[in-house]
Amino acid sequence: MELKAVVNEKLKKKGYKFTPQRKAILDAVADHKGQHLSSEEIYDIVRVSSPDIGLATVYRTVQLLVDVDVLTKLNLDDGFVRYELCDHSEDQHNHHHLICSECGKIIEVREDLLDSLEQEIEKKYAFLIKDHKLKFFGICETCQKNL
Amino acid sequence: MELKAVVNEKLKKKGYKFTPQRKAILDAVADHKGQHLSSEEIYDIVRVSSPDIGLATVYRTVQLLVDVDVLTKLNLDDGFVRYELCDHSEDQHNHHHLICSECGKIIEVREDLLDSLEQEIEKKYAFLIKDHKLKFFGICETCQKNL
DNA sequence: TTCCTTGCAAACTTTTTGCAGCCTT
DNA sequence: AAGGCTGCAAAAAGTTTGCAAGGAA
Repeated sequence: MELKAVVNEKLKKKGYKFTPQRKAILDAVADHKGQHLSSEEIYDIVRVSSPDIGLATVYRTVQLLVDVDVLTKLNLDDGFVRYELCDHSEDQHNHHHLICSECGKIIEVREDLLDSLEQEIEKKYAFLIKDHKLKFFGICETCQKNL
Repeated sequence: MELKAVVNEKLKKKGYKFTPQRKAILDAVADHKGQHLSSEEIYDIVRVSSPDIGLATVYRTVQLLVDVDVLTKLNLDDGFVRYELCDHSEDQHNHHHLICSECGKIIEVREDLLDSLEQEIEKKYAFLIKDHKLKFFGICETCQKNL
């Protein structure tokens, strides 16, 4: 499996171990792509196959996986910090989210499309951009029809 | 004062009162533009002139002011929800933030510059965009020089 | 052995809620 | 009088931490 090898290497490089608990947590996130899980939700998923895991371990592990650049945080203002796999495709930046204010659905936008804007900002503000987070709020196709 | 009149009207329209506490909280935010205050910070500011105010009132009021579209939330992943005045200029959308990962400084970007991207997304995803939040992470001018 | 890791429980922090009293209309 | 609003205290909710035991190198 590609992902596990990559994560293992990233952990090893910083002196961390790829323990069964950490594997299980990574699996939970990878198996639910596009679902933006909270720590509690990850906990519930992982507990099915690893009943002895502790909630604190989940909290510690997601933080660790953010530190080694495997997960990113996503804040939907619902009281939980949520996590998803980082994009590690050709373009280094993460994707965007469309958030429907009617039904709460979240749509992933894979395109980046911010390059020209970033260049403009880098020039004007002399700010070296490393990453960005972009959320759009609005109404999804389904909800538009039902209004 | 322009701002207070606008807020008063927005509150009245929804049946809320513009009480002295709410005025004081609005003042605190308006007097610290560009500072992205947390509820605790607003509380500390307001307490100077209104020592009897309660922290719960601050929490309730900022939420109320978000509801009537006077404040917006800003999440910097530092454990607090922060607030700032909404933009109510000609373009309806809020500004962007540049966040320096070295010194933590936050720079406001007043330009929107997302129109063409929004149009592209609206067409491609049939998603009706109402607002957005965009944060850039990177290194500010000063910190670039000191590296 | 060494030191990272874990589960548990307790602690912590931010935010919310219940309630009695107050204020404004 | 009616109903929103407030301060206080307690509670809630998410997250972090201390610690002793466990486990891989």
